[in-house]
Amino acid sequence: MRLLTWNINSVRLRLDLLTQLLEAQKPDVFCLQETKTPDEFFPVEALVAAGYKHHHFTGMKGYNGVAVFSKLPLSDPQIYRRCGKNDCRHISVKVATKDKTFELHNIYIPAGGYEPDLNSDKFRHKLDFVDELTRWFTQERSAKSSMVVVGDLNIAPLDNDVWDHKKMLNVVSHTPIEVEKFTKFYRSVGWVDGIRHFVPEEEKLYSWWSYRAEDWNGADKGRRLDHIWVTKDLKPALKNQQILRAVRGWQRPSDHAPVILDFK
DNA sequence: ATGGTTGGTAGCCAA
Repeated sequence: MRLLTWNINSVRLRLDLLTQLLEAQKPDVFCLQETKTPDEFFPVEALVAAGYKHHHFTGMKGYNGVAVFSKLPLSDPQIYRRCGKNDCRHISVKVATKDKTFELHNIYIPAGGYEPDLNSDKFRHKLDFVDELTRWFTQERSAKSSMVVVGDLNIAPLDNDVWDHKKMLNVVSHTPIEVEKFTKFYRSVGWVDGIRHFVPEEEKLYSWWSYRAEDWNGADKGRRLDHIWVTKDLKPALKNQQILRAVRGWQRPSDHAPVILDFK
């Protein structure tokens, strides 16, 4: 089974890139973040025509929005409103594979603004969002098995998840307090990092490159903001990972690369 | 220390 996640940064603007990506990679299930559209304008038909007849999504005007599309049957969709807001940032479904069913969580953690300051509303929202996820998974999901978390978690936790650890210590996405809270979330139900499972921590690994770089590929000042985690029972099923860096170089790209995890 | 880009929307916000 192939699972793909991508912060698409507007599903309507990049529908053609998405269908090309699906054609090339043929995931069984894919998750999108930052769809940036109310549900009534979501381009469902093109994706159903591409073979993904099972789908659930929640969006809003202008920003946020998460979606799950699948060739495999989906059930029990849940939409979570977090931190007392109406943001569309967390959706879950159950995915039925031939052998077993697993619970898939598609999450878009707030970016957190520019100032890594606890008095900043945006930074506070980001930290509170991670705390709420930690609390929720600990209290509501600690006894569950066979779960997968995917999404734009907007935090690069390891030194080699950013281009320069020291220079990034005061940059939102890699500050010690974010990494601390991220790590608590990671430990909440004993997740396994499905990407780092295949790539040693000593190796640089990124999934996002800023639009502002003059030469994103040459400068390569990336961050690993997009993640796929699995519960321990699924660890033996992990087969292969890919971060599709080339997609970042397509015409009118998202600033995030798609991330793939293959399961046996 | 600063500004650099993009998308959605509407005269700027979020990333």
